[in-house]
Amino acid sequence: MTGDTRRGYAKGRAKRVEILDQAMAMFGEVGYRGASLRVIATRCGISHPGLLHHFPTKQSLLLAVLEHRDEVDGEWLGLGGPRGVGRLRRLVDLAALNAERRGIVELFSVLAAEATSTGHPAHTYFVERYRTSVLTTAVSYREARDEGALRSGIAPDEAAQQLIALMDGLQIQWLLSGCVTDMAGVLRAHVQAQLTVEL
Amino acid sequence: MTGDTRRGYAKGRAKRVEILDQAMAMFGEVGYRGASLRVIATRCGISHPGLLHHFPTKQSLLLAVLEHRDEVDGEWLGLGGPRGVGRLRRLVDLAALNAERRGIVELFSVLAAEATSTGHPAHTYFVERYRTSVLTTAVSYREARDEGALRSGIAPDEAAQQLIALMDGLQIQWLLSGCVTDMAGVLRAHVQAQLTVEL
DNA sequence: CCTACCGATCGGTAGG
DNA sequence: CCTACCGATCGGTAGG
Repeated sequence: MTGDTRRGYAKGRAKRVEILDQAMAMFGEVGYRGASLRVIATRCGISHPGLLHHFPTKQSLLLAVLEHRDEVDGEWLGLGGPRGVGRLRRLVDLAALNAERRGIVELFSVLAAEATSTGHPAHTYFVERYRTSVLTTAVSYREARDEGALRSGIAPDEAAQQLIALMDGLQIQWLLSGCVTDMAGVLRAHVQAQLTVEL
Repeated sequence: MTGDTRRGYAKGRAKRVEILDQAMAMFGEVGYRGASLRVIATRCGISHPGLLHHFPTKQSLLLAVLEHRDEVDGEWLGLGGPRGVGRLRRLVDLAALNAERRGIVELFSVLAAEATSTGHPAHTYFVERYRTSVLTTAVSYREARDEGALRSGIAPDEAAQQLIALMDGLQIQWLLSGCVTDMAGVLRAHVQAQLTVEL
């Protein structure tokens, strides 16, 4: 069997990813505080000290989950490096994509609220995340204005803050509605009303 | 001492309110799951079985806190029974008022996210809360349209959903920003842009 | 309202 | 990766 030589490492990497997936689901379902290492481990078919072999503390597991999501989604969001109106469209597309991924929406909605508490292990992460989200979105609005695509009277900084807030609020409503709300539709209508061109 | 005859009952009622206040603060800081009856009780100067004398289960305490908030704020929101544009203005005023009450903002932001989980004791409460919030706000937008105060092209139902989502999203950003974000200002600008009259 | 206790569960460690 | 264990803490109850 040729696979045997690298089997140990491959298995370890695969188990690591499996843990990250199950941890993401649990953190999304019951938050960081509500999640149990034993339950996550059982879902991966190992004991909880087995899990702690891959991630030495619960906090390190949480941060690894968030990093893992940023790698995957950050790459998708920046693909092709769209700017201005193109990037605003990409944000709407992300909302449409997320409507197929309840677990990810849960993860960020629940953890963002939980992490407003100063002592929360992901507090700094979310403070920084929102700061950069609003800032880069403001840049996109300014680029849209320079393209002549932004309706007059729309302030880029305020519009950026509104758009990010709208995305978050819609996710809560979407989760509470049993995934019925049309997140991307409402978002697209909002952005479209700010533009002079077709989104 | 004339007060002595009703002292026992008055003391009981006062302690009940004290528990509700401390519980609200704790649920807001660390969520329902993260809150501990022992800590809440200690902050009220009693033991945790003493707390359970007033509220027989943790769940009943949570629901009592939410009911207590609805009584107070629902009364304020409906004061004078404003309709149409007047009620939209009242919603903006509520956001301005909440900017002085971090505990209340925390409570609803954290619990709404936590309660997206189906099994959460406040799940039904929040599902219903959002449904009625969006519906009554849609009524206000329709009334504004009938007053001739709504800009053409604004759909009442969609606008209602957007406004509620915006309020929630702004609260998260406000909490994460250390209460620096101008919630009411952004909200007022959003609504103003939808109207043909001064808000 | 109290003390004292119940069984369950938590994150993490020891030792292999 | 495992079993076995640590001290701490949980919601709730017994009995007064």
